[in-house]
Amino acid sequence: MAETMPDSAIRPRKEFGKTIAADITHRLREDIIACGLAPGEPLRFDVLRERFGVSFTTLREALTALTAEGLVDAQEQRGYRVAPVSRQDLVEVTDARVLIEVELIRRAIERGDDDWEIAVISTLHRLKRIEQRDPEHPLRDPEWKIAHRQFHQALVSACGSATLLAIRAELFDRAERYRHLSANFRPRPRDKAGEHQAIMQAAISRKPDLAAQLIETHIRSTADNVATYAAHLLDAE
Amino acid sequence: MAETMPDSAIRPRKEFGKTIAADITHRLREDIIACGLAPGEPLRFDVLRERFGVSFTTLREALTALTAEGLVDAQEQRGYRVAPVSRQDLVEVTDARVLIEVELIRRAIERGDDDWEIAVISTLHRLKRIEQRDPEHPLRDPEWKIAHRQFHQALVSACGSATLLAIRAELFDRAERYRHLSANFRPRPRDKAGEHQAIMQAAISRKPDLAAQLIETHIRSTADNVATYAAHLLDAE
DNA sequence: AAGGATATTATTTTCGAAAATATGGCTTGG
DNA sequence: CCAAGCCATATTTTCGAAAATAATATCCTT
Repeated sequence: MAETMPDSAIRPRKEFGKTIAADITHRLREDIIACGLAPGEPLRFDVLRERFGVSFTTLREALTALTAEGLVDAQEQRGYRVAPVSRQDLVEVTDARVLIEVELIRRAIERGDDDWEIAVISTLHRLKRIEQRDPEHPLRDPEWKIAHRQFHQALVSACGSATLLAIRAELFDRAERYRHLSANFRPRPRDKAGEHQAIMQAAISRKPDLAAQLIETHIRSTADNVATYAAHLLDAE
Repeated sequence: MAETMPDSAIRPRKEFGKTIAADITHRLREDIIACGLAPGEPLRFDVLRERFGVSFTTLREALTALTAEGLVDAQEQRGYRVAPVSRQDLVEVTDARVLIEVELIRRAIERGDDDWEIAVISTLHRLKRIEQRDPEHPLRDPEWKIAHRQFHQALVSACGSATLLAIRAELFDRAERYRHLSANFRPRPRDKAGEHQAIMQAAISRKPDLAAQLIETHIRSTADNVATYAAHLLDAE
């Protein structure tokens, strides 16, 4: 059993104007992505009720939402568990991300306006500043995670399709869980800063083919890294 | 024990081994896709409770799941409503479907084995038989709907990615709602039988480019049709 | 009358108890 | 000793009441 208390346990009960269920969904999602709740781990109501201080109903709603996102696995009449990880799933997620993200970066480059350029540049800037501060274990730093997510989000934000952006966001979360999984075993992060910089420049200078190729390499090499350093976890399941 | 019950029969409270919530989710989904619950219509708990004979909790779980599928729109603290329709949304769904389905048919053609070919042929066969029986209003016929869905599902089933198949299925449902929306105003269905036949043959004879092109045309022309004949509904919202 | 605060009603959201279902151990017959 | 059925326990699933919140009506004050 994991005795360590998750980050989410010390937050205020809920954010303003939001339902408790939405808040719990968010906190559970973060815990699963960060592997505070391990892949395959059973999610028992008693335990979660204790941990989050909410009722069955509210938990059930959160678990239902996360099941739809592919982060939780529902076994009818036998409860929920954190979605298991597997080599196959990693391949599928990577594959789907490449398909969609490559298309979206092309569309964003075609349609992006001044605000888009500013968003791309400024989110990258913030990301680099955070990396300078603590270059060793970026995934451990919640701020880095947020900044990293926001940079990639900004890149495709001008694609014009809320539908595809929602799908992309889901796949990004699923991939991020795998990155966390391997983070503890990876000797040193590779040069992501350079890759991000190159992607930004390709995007801003409106080179769709180059940007697409860089994004694909970025996604695939990250996944390869995960597959290498989390191999023991992927084969165990 | 687990006998399969025909839809026409009085439904048991729930299917064997499934939760009531899963059953209600399914029934609500069908109602929304078939526009028995109109786009934008508020989904009040009292009304739904009456209609389905279940409790708040169960309904809430179903609505949460459908929100994630894009068929229901959640307004925090102000309840749920059937997801509105719009020209923009129709374009996005069509667009996303083309992107994904074209890729999946290519993969299926590359990877499909004998069982896949048999599934494609037999599902098309059933579809054609049903069309012969009642060629006028196919969408009105629940059997046609199921057979149509199963044929398109079979076509891509061998793609090898459960992840992308799940996304595809969601988009298919969202598109089907738009087809229903226009069905009442469309003078006569166009020659879908011929299109399906051509797609099947391109797939079975392993012509990925041709199959991809036919699928894209199939999806886009259906959407154009919807946009034309449901124009008044799309602009009203 | 108009504007704004307040009370009333409608509706959603959350809760914990109760029912339903699965799990694991125990017994019994072969 | 093994398998199959049965009981006790653990856990999930469902329910309707109660709390929280939004929407609407009412009543002051100017």
